[in-house]
Amino acid sequence: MTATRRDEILRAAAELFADRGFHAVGMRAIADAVGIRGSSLYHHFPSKVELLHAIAVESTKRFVEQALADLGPSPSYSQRLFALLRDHVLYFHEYRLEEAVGLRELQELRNQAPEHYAELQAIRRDYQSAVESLVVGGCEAGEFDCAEPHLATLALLGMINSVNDWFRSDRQATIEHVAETFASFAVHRVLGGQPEG
Amino acid sequence: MTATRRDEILRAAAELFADRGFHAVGMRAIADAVGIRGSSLYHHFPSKVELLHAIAVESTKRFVEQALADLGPSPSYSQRLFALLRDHVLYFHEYRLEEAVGLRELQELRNQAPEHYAELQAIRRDYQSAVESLVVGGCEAGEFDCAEPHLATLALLGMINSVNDWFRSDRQATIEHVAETFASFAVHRVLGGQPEG
DNA sequence: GTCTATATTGAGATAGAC
DNA sequence: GTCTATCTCAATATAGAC
Repeated sequence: MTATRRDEILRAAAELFADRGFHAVGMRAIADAVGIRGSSLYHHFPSKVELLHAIAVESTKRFVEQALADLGPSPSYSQRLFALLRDHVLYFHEYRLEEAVGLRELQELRNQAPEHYAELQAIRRDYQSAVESLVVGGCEAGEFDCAEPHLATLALLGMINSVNDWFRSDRQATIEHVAETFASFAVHRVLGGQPEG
Repeated sequence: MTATRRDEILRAAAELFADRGFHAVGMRAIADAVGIRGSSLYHHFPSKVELLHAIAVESTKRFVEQALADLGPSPSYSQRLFALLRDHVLYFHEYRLEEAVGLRELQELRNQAPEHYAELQAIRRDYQSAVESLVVGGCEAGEFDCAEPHLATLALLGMINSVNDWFRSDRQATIEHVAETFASFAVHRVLGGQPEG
C-alpha cells in the first residue's frame, strides 16, 4: 500500500481541482504541490485532461463495481436499498474531493475527452439502473408505496448526492448519522417502506 | 421589456458558461455571440468575473426576494411549503442556465470576488432559513412528523435542487408534473404531512 | 524519472480614435 | 458604444540532456 508518485500527483491534483477548479489550476501548481517540475508530470500522465479522467473515474468506478457485486437477492428490498444508500453516503464522503471534481468538471471531460465522458456516464447509468431495479422490485413486492418509481429514484438519488454539498465533519452530526438518516428518508419516507421490513 | 445590449451579453455568456464552463469561454467568444468585438464588452462590464456575478446572483436573488415576500402566515404550513417548493422547481427550470452556472462556478466567484460570493451565499442562507422555519413550524403545529428538522430541510432541498441536473423538456414528464411530484415527495413523504392538510 | 529551456498559443484587459 | 491595435502574462506541451 505504498503511495506511488502517481498517487501523490492524483491526490494533489484532486485537492487543487476541488478547491479552485480544473482550468484555474496549472500543471505547475500541481507539480509544485508534489515537489517536482511541471514537465516531469508528463512522464506520469500524457495530458492534463487525462489527470482529470483518472480523478473523476477511478473512485466512482470502484464504488459502483463493488456495490453492484454485493447486491445479492436477499434480504428484503428495503434492507438492501437502505444498506446501499448508506454506504453510498459514506463512500462519497470518504472520496468527496474526487467526487466533487467528477461532478463539477463533467462538461470539461465531455468537451476534451468524449470517450472518457461516455465511460463515466455509463458507470453512473449502471448504478442508477441498479437503484431503480430495487425500487421497482420493492414496489412489486409490496414493500414500497410508489406510483412513479423512476421519479422516486431520481428524487432519492438527488437527496443522497446532496450530502457532499454541505456536510463538513467539524459540525454536530457525524457522517455515519447523516448516512443512516438520509438512507432512512429515502427508504422509509420517500418510498414508504416499513422500518421493520 | 426591450432586451438591452447588457441583457444580450448576459444571456450569451450564460449559455456559453453553462455549456463549456467559465474558464473555457473567452471574452472573444462572448463578443462573437452578440456580434461585437471583445474590447467592446468592457464598456458594459468591467471584468469577466463581474459578468459571472451578474449571471449567478440576479436570477436567484429575484426568486428568493419574491418567494419570501409571498410567504404569509396562512394557509397551513403544509400548503405553504408545497407551493414554495413547487414554484422553486418551476423557477429554477426557467432560469436553469443561470442557476447551473451559479452553482458550478461558486468557487470561481469565491476566489475572484469574495464579496460577491458572500452576497450569493447570504441569499441562499436566507432562503434555506425560510424553508427550515416552515419545517419547524409544521412540526410544532403537528402537521409534520420529523425528528430532525435541520437534516430534513437539507434533504428536501437537495432533492428539489437535483431536478436541474437531469430534467430535459423533450422527455415524457412535463416540468409542471415533476414540480408537483417532487414538492409532494418533500412535504407528504419526507416530512410526513397529510395530503389534505 | 527529473531536469532546463523553450515553442506555441491564447487569455484578460487597456489606450485611444471615431 | 464600438472599433483597431496592442500590452502583458501564463497556459499546455515538447525536446533533449543527465
